[in-house]
Amino acid sequence: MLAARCRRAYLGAMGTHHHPINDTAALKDAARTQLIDRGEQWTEMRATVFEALATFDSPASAYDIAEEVSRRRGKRVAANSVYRILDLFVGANLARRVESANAYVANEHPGCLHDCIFLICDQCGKATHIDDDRLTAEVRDVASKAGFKAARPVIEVRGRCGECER
Amino acid sequence: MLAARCRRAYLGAMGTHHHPINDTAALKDAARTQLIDRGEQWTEMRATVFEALATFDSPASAYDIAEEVSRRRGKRVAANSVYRILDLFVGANLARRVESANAYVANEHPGCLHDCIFLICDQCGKATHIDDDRLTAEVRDVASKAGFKAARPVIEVRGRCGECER
DNA sequence: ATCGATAATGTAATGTTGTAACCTTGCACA
DNA sequence: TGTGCAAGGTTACAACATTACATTATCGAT
Ligand SMILES: [Zn+2]
Ligand SMILES: [Zn+2]
Ligand SMILES: [Zn+2]
Ligand SMILES: [Zn+2]
Repeated sequence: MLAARCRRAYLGAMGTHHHPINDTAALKDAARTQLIDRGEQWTEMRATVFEALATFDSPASAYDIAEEVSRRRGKRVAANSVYRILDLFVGANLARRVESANAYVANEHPGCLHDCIFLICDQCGKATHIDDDRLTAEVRDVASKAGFKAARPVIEVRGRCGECER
Repeated sequence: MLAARCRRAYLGAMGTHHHPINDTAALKDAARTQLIDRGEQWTEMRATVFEALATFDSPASAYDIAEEVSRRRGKRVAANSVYRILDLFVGANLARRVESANAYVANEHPGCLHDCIFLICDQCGKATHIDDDRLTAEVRDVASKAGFKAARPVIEVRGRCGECER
């Protein structure tokens, strides 16, 4: 069920796989298509929020994004408008929320659905996005065995990235 | 290294195990001992915060706890004082922070150290605490293979508990 | 093209969560 | 008795998030 829409081959026995990193323009276009396919509008505002989100190289807070969107539009955009759009994006799988950072990242491969694993560096703030369907399935399985109907696994690892560890 | 202080037998092949639920008094006593062993003081204030925390049946926010502590002490206790003590408790493994809920739970078995898995019900708010050392080790392993120095895995599953699912 | 319905965004206020700076108290120990 | 330190109090503020309601944009039907 999970990752049903992802047609790329798995690498190795672990269910781990990797996606090419689209440039921002291509990513934005994919996001636009994805949203329109869901019957939602792709407005200037939404495009700007997506661009702003995609240009951050670390998870960005709604307020960070509001500030960047304000800059790009040349007028004040309130946080609550950004929250609305981020909620929409998360629902449409265009963005992910990083719970342990109260922040958001653009989904690099909006067309496919995963339970994500984020590695967040406490030093530089950057988040590495990992997909490991076998592992996340096991997390769901553990929950299920406890009589729990898993809806959304939150798997994040706080620590130090390779760059900062050197 | 992990769970080195836990001497209870594992159940099954998965590394999953379970701990008896201490009553509040016994739990509080264990917490007191644990803190004192670390060279920290067990003050009235800390005892009250711990009791308050332990009596909530769902993860409680620092403000919830501050309110309860205020009630118990008959005078206003500021959230900020509660945060200090919660930080101390988390550091000493007497309490855990539930990241996806911005809330805290008492650690039911303060004497042993785990990466915890929480199942949090979106309906009733209750959190079930699971230990599965094999699974959490795999999460650490995935992080490590990505060149990441894992410090603190956050593994939480949002969904519906058995009670609410019926 | 115009209209009316609905979706999207703006505006303002407020609620919730978390931190910082500085002060007071009480105790240990010289 | 002084002096140092840890705990907690007080105040202020920063950061994150939601609510209610007003206004504007979009789109299909006429
Ligand atoms: Zn994929
Ligand atoms: Zn780093
Ligand atoms: Zn244990
Ligand atoms: Zn429930």
